[in-house]
Amino acid sequence: MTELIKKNIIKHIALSEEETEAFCSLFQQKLIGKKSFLLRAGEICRFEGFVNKGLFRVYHIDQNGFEQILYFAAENWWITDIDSFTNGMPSQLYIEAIEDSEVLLISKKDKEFAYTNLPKIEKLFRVMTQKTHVALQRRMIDNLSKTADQRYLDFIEKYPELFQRLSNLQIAAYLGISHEFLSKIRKKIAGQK
Amino acid sequence: MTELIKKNIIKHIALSEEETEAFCSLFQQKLIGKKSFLLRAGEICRFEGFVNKGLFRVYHIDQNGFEQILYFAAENWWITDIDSFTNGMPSQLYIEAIEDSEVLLISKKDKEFAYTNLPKIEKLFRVMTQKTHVALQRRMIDNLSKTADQRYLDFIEKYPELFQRLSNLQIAAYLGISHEFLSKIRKKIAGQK
DNA sequence: TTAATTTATTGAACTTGTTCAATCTTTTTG
DNA sequence: CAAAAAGATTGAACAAGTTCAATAAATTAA
Repeated sequence: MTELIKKNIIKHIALSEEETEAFCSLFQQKLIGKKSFLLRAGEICRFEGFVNKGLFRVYHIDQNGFEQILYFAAENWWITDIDSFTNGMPSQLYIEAIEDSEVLLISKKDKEFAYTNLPKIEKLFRVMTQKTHVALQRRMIDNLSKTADQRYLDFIEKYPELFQRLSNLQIAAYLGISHEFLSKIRKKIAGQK
Repeated sequence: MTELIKKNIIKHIALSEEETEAFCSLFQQKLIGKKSFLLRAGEICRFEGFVNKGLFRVYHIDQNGFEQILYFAAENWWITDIDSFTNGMPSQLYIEAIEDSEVLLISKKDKEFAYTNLPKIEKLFRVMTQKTHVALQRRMIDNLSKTADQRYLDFIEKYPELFQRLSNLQIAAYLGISHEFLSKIRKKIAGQK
């Protein structure tokens, strides 16, 4: 059950077998069906999660009822609303399973416990937060500088396996365009080949 | 010289006077004139910096020669290219002083030293990275969901003091629009009052 | 204090992306 | 399997934002 998360951790930092085991024992498994929610806007996010199986989307719904997808999380990715989780504020985000999924969850209390008793865990989350920050920074630059066509092509190239598992509605919400326009982009690209 | 950074640190984590002093002694002051660069694309970012005085812009130049401003950093803000700094890769970013400025710089080696010898510093940077990540996540959502008019108004409301110190060229590059279009937005807004 | 440079404004033509409504295809569910 | 629901495509009219070129205003430098 915890092989994947163990591999994920030791990819980031050096940790002994005992430390890894101690940390992983703090997680609880949760099964979550397609279209079910791990978190809804308005709730306080009380967990940090690791996706063992399945696929999630993390999104926001704006005043006009439009979805913006912040990111997708498939196997081997972490999910949380870091804002709500760390500040104890109501979340602005929805975390929804796109496929039948399995996550490992750690509570805030147990995470604090880990920070105190397994000091290297502090480094683990610093390093992971840095990495996700770098990724978001790159996406921000791309969104500011690239056209929707290019962002779509980049997406396919960067996440080919994700691309297979997602509807165009979801990809459009991630790219920040209407699904009708995505449809037109797809047609244009198909014609070019 | 280090009053501001000390205040900044203790705002994030609890640290004794000695620890604070020990950490701050690792920084070196650097004066940097308006229009000078702290970092250029292609260089490896070997520092993390704290702005004591002045104002910087951190930006990327895309294939078409357009600037995208990732963020501004005035007094009390931290600056680095976290991607280049942590991974030792050539930077894609420019960090340029918009005003005559003063920064406190710490080298990678000294930061590693701090992580090892002052364990709480690990927490400091985890917490700070989390905060900047949350801010970027909010900006990402805003960029995906809001119109340029609204983003401009939000910017003025959120950073009124920064707004005073920046040219419209720079604000446009931050908002991700042409400065001509910003000019038209400004006209429209002025007419509404 | 000019001259030079940078910044800001404006208009016209254009491109990118949206909206809405209709139709078709695919997937899900009873 | 049939019916319903969700997803995908298309076209036409529209809105948002860009580009280019010209001009004006403000800063900077000699």
